[in-house]
Amino acid sequence: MRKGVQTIPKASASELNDLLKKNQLSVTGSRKRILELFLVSEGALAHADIEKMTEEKFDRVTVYRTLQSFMEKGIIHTIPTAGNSIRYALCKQDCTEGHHHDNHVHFFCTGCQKTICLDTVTIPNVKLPEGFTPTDRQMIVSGVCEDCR
Amino acid sequence: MRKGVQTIPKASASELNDLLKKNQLSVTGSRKRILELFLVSEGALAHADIEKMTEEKFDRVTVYRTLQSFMEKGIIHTIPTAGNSIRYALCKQDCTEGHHHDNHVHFFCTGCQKTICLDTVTIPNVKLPEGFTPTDRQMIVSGVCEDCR
DNA sequence: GTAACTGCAAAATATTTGCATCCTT
DNA sequence: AAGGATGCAAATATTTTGCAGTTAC
Repeated sequence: MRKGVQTIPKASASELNDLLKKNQLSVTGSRKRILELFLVSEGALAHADIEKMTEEKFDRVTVYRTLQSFMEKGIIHTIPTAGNSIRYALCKQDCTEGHHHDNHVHFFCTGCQKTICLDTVTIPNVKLPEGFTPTDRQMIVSGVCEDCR
Repeated sequence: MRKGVQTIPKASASELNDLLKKNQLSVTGSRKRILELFLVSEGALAHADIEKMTEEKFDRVTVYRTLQSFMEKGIIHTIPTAGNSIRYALCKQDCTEGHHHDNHVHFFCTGCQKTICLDTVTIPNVKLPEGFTPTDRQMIVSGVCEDCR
């Protein structure tokens, strides 16, 4: 059985704690809650998603600032989208402050509208025209996920 | 020599005209001007870019509506970005209303901040996990373009 | 106790909508 | 002439900033 939006497993308190401390962030309620959302949801989250999921408990501004802190520490990264809503996802690899290694494919489901990190699918290399020097690659595949067939 | 931002070649008036008519859009000043921007700039344009390049000649709202019309007719398409600014680019292939075939790689230059369509570079196929059905692929490579080396 | 985090208010920015006028066909 | 496109005003929505009160360490 797979995790759906309904079945929200809980992340252990110590796990949240450790992850925050490891990144030199003080452990606060909003940070724990928002970090937990990332840990338990397999998909990427937009600012709006987080606001909905936290049931108005936090100030909108706190969410903005928390996401920014997580970004700076390399806990989360942004995922390119075609629309104008930034989506964030947990960095699974060895992201360090300022430098991300996020070389897996992202899948956007046109059914449930979720963005899922396909950690097992590596972005293939491409040969660029003369003169272009690549430093980073992103790939988004859209379609229908296993839940929405 | 390559086209820079300075060297803006002109698109022929009849070309603009034909392209608009072919898509059942009435030929107006703002549409011609904005379509020309797409034709002469090799990169993708964000709403803000267009406002800057048109020197305040058009109302902000007109730009929004023009881009929306172009999208609906399949003249332009959006390009995924990590930030919260939608970028648009001309559809070079046989895009039809509602369905786009845009299977080339996009290059984002961290130097000049431009997004360039690499029409000659096709997005490679990837093998997805069981259960995922792909319908569309997007790939963005960032790095340094030939002008910014 | 101190530095950092949060919430509120407000500013700045971005996007959408309604409507009267003007332009294209 | 008719339908659609534009510009203006204004309504919404989104993001950022300042500051005072609160919390983590």
